[in-house]
Amino acid sequence: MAGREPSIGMTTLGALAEQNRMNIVALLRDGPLTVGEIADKLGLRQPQASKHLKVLSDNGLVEVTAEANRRIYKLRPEPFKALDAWVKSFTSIMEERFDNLDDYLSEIQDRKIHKP
Amino acid sequence: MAGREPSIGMTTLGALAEQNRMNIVALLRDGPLTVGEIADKLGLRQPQASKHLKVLSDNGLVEVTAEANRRIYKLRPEPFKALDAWVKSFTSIMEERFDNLDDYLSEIQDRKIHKP
DNA sequence: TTTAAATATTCCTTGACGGGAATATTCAAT
DNA sequence: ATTGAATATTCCCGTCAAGGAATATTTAAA
Repeated sequence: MAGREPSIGMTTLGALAEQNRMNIVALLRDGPLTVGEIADKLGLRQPQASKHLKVLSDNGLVEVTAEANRRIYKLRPEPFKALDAWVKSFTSIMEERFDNLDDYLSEIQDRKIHKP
Repeated sequence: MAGREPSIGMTTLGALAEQNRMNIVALLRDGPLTVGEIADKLGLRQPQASKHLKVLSDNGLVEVTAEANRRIYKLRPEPFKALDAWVKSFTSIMEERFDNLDDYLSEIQDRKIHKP
């Protein structure tokens, strides 16, 4: 009866586990931006911005559209949806556990029994 | 009216951005476990298991209770709740954006205008 | 009190990653 | 055709994190 456990590609979390990239996606929440705009608003040098954007892009977190000279980056919903589902598989279970505290406590106590 | 944007400590994502630690928390979804049990089920050597658990513990993702010889690790709800809130600050906005597609498209088009 | 189990810690080595600087590439403007 | 803006890419370097092996520590068992 246990539903399938959502497995999240580690790439998503790995890409987000860096301050600058975290800031970038936070920025992009408010809408698409060019590389220059991102670098500006975050005080990054252009090459670093491009590099981080490449990581985000390689991991499917953002998407590019070429507009002449500029490259416009925007967020892709999918990874965040997946991440949302993954996290829920934790929060939901943990709430459930708090509900019937008895089972939880007895489970802890079981550990005290000497093994056969 | 815009709610405060949830900021997720990078420590949480950083701790989860590793396959073994990801596996550990996935295991702990089903209930508390000892170090040995975790190492067993994941095919890890005990020292590595302890190390990863230390990282998870330092970042507040798990919690220990000493039981004689054994150390029983279990998940802490808070970081996951926070992560959930953070992710929602993305998914919600992105859905909203899909709703009024017009604003979104014009926003893209604005980029074509030469700068003053 | 000696022995063994469970866990944590230390030391070492190696590979990955991020920043800096320089350079390549593409396109617009003149 | 030349110049300049916007972006990507490369190379080098320092740091940091993860794995392996060995060892220390605590506690139960004999």
